[in-house]
Amino acid sequence: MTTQPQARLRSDARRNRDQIVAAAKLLFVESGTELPMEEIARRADVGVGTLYRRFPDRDTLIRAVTEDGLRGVLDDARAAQTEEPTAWAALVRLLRHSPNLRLMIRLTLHSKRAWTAAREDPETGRFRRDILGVLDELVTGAQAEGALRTDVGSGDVAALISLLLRPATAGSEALAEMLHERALVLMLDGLQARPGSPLPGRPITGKDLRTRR
Amino acid sequence: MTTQPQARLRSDARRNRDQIVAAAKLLFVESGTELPMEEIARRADVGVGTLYRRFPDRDTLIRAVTEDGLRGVLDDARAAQTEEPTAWAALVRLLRHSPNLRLMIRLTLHSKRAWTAAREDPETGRFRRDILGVLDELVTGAQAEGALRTDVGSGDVAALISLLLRPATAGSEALAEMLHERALVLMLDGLQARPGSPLPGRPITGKDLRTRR
Amino acid sequence: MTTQPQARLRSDARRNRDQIVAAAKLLFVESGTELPMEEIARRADVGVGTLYRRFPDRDTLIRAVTEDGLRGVLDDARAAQTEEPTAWAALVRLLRHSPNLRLMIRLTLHSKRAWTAAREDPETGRFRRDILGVLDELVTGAQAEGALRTDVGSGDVAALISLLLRPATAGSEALAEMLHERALVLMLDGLQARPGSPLPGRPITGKDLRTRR
Amino acid sequence: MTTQPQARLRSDARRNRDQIVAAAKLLFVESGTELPMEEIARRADVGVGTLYRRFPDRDTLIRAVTEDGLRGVLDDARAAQTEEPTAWAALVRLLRHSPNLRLMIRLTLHSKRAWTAAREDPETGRFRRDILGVLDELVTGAQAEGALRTDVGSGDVAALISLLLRPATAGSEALAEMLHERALVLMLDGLQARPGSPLPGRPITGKDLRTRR
DNA sequence: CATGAATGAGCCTTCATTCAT
DNA sequence: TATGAATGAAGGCTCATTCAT
Repeated sequence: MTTQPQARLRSDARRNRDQIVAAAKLLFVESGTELPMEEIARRADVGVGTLYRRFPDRDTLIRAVTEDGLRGVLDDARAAQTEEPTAWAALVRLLRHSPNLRLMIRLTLHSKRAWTAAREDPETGRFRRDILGVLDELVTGAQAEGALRTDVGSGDVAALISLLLRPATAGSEALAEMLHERALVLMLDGLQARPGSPLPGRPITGKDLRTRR
Repeated sequence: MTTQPQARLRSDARRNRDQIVAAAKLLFVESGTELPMEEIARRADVGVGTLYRRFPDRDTLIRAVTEDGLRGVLDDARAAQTEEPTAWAALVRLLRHSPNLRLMIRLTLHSKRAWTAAREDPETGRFRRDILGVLDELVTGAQAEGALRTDVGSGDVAALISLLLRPATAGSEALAEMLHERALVLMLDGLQARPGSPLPGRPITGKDLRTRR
Repeated sequence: MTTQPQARLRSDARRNRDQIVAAAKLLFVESGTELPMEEIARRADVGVGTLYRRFPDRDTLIRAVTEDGLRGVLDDARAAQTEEPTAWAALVRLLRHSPNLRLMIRLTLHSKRAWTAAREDPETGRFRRDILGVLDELVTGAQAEGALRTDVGSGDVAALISLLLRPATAGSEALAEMLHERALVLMLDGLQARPGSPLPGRPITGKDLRTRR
Repeated sequence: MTTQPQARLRSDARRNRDQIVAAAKLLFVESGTELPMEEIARRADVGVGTLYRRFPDRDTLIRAVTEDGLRGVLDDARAAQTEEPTAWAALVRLLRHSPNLRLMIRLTLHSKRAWTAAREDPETGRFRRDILGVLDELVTGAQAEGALRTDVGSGDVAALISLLLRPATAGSEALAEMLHERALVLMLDGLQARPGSPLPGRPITGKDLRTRR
């Protein structure tokens, strides 16, 4: 499978580490990345000391959470690619039914710090690269299928995803969910291969996004 | 007329107040609403004490900034409505060329606190209501013109706006801007009156969004 | 009469000054001497600026209040001396029925600062001297009348006064008042010329108390 | 048994806690309860953070100090009761030779805040109740011995104690001490069973004082 | 002169991080 | 190794005092 950044931990240490990452992911999405370290430790049911032994500072923890989340996204993307009959269907499934993706969007985009931390971590970079790779294949495939307009690149799609998967803010939970669903469909309609408006600029590729700075 | 919460200030006090709001708006958008009050004061070129005299706590300041921004959005919306030949053109102009709108989206949606503070302020509520009112007219008008698909409501449009006007995060500033422009056009294509996919749920109206809780 | 520390003020300035001293006296007794200057100004219905023009700092104001209060005590003491048939009766009246005296005890003894400020002000010293002078006469007189035990000096009496006139702290206002009354009577019984216990030390005179440090 | 609010602390934590309470008691008596927390921390030789970890706010600290002091008073009272031959002698010893009692009077009565904080703490209430209980026995005992006038209750005595044990303010330390001693004797003379003046009101019992509000 | 705005020092409190147990 | 205590730097807020209007 994937990498084992902290291979060979004693099993209890391993369990602690996992609990911490899980608790942090939850709390980061819930309340942003700036909450007290002690709260994370409490939720993970360990002492702060343990947390710090495993993750020397907040950014390290953020990176670990990000990596963990991206690993999930990559898994989801590959599963969609493998299991769906068409590339377009895989794209739609990814957009509409990957909780990992949605989680990561919310996390990364809700915290300037998460974004920066992720950008500077090579390991995270690898995941992003792999994910964009899959996305590229899906986009190209869907265009070959005649389902997706040909004047967009996987970068465009990635950008749209990152915009549309944020939590809509509305009065009720149900309303927010409905708005979200409708926005996705409207966007997919905009993406479909039909006579549409000319897009400004040029197709943005995954490669464009892979370039730093 | 409208209320003047801070009518009758000595001219220097007035100037300081305005500087503070301007500085805060800038910094809030740049770095979120949680930055040190002292930084805001410094940027506004006043002492912290002055800032606190005028805005007893952070929420009060956030509300003031929000109000100020929303006033600008309302002005932009009305100008578009008045000056553009069609409702659809006014909508497009609003989406693509209202710096006030873009600013407010970024501010409000980047800060849970800003959202909450705004929701609890009646004055802010009035602005939101007025803005949604104008949007309603534009949406209805564009549908009458045959430009906008008829299965969407102004609430859908508002939600899309709030999603799309966030800062796209990309490598370079120029790339981000291009992504943003392209996303807007794609979305407008999705919104146009053409055979499209059936939308889930029902059209979301401005009224839906006006309801609290 | 007494001194006019700030002779010849324009009548409105005079009025302001008096309002300030009155407000400060009230608030000092109510909440101690450390309350915000602005609150005093507000209660006196003037701006802080005016307050500071008249009393350049808090200590100056404290001294002014103290002086004003002591003037009242001296008046009360002289009135008692003049109007009561015996020195003992005058003493008792002073202890039990001089609101000025009670106020001053509460003020001075509730605030280390008031005490220090008073001790360093010559004008205040004059009043203290005068008051102790009257007290001396009352004590000597009461001893001559055979009413007061002869092994106490006016300094002892002054000390007792300063202890007994503080606010008793009890559950209810009424109970506190009753406790206070009873304590005074018990003390007067202790002071009466009757076979009593030998007192340690020597009679403390007013002169003892007049000596600084 | 009694509760141990801070039982089971690591030995170093325990030591720190005790140092803090000791330092605070000292400083509270010396300078009132409003001094900078940092000063207390410095005197206790710990960082402010430590102080706040143990006592989340000033009132909590005040309550801890009060409790600690009252425990001392109770010990003193019981020792006097046990070791003195008569109840009257025990009373006199308590009044004249309990440093704990004197400390507490000075603390509690010098700070409105200490008073309030104490009143709202049930643990403190227990001590007050116990102390008043012992006092009740001493008063009743002394009256049975024919030493104490029978028209006073333990509440009267408590009130007198609280008045008389405050620091007398006089020029020199020695003079203040002498005044204090003399005032106590005068008061004890007033309390002795001899023909005295009729007291206003009715005997105040410990129960009167135990009633809140 | 009176006013109330502006300033900044100072205290309060929280929390990231280190370290003794 | 895990724990939770200690530390101190950093940001929040208040208020005494000064100063422009």
